[in-house]
Amino acid sequence: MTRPRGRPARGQGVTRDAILDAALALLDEDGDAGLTMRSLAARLGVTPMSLYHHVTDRAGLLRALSDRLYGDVLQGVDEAGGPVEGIRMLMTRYYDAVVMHPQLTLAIFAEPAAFAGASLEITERLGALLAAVTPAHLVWRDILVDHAHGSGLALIAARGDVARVGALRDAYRQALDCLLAQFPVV
Amino acid sequence: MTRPRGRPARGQGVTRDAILDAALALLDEDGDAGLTMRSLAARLGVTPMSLYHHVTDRAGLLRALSDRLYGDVLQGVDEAGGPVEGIRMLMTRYYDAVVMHPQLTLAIFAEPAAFAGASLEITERLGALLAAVTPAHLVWRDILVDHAHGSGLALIAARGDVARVGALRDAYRQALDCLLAQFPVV
DNA sequence: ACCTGAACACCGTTCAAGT
DNA sequence: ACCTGAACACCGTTCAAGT
Repeated sequence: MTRPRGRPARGQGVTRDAILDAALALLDEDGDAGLTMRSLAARLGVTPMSLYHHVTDRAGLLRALSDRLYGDVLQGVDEAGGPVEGIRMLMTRYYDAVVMHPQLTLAIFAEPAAFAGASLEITERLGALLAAVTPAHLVWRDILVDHAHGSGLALIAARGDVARVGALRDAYRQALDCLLAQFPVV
Repeated sequence: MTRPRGRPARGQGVTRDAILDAALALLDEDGDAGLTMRSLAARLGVTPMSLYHHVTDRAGLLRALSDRLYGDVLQGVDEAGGPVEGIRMLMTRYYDAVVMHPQLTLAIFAEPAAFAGASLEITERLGALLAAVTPAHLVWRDILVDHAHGSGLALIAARGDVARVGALRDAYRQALDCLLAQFPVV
């Protein structure tokens, strides 16, 4: 378990990806309090200080996790079915990302810098889609984004309970239908 | 600054209310990280350990703060103007509570026990009001509550910037109008 | 009842020393 | 470049001792 003092053999060191994976697992298991630089290092069989060679900070760690989770939400969102269907796809994919790791989402809220980066792109795309169906596209953009965030955080209270998570997810989709019913199908 | 070792003279000790006030101030200034039992004690000119005579825990402290903030949201909500106006009043008061201390709201999300207590009453009342205007009252209850939470958290990114907070507040009211326009004015 | 002081088991992060 | 070990300035909380 104890490693030699110097530079590890090629391929024996910790990867940045391995760090991110382990960090996300800790966050999912025990929330923000469960993810400490020390617990993370322990899980990787490494000294806490070695993490700082791959990550700037705890804040930088959260930012990297956020980028990885939200980075490809926009992938696969197309407008083939019209703008309303595009919006539905986008919001569903966004919510699904939150569902996968609500604890990460919560942690990111406390780290505004991490949050802003990943969500900017998503927000802009959503605004563009909404502009095609309503003049009040900015208001509706905020409604949809805020609703997704609020719904995502509701998942934290349902920690681990698979049935409740499923019910909340259904409720989200239903709410989304309800909201999108405002707009004419173009 | 240094106090005597024994029981303080009557009226010289720290009050539970003084503790809660100082804790809220710290939370507003520097967020969750700014509120430590030690910084709180320092601000009150007291040893950290003396706090435990008035509060069970750090968690208990947050719960008490939550009860105080959300405890009287329902006060002054009447149905004189019909159910839709009642809903508008309730949601506005709820959002205003979040606006006053978004950092507390965020901290509470991480402490599900604290959250549940205060919000249960509010959620129930909202559901009852909605039942008068739509059969889908449970769906709409979740939409409105989640939207309020998401909007409240958006305030954290606008930290301190009074103009932005004002703009977000206006956006919330506009969104609420937009959402409530669904329902017939009874 | 209500405070202090010392202590325990934690944190994140820096810095110098190793290979 | 990438790891270790020791150290610094923090945490929350417990426990015994004071009045």
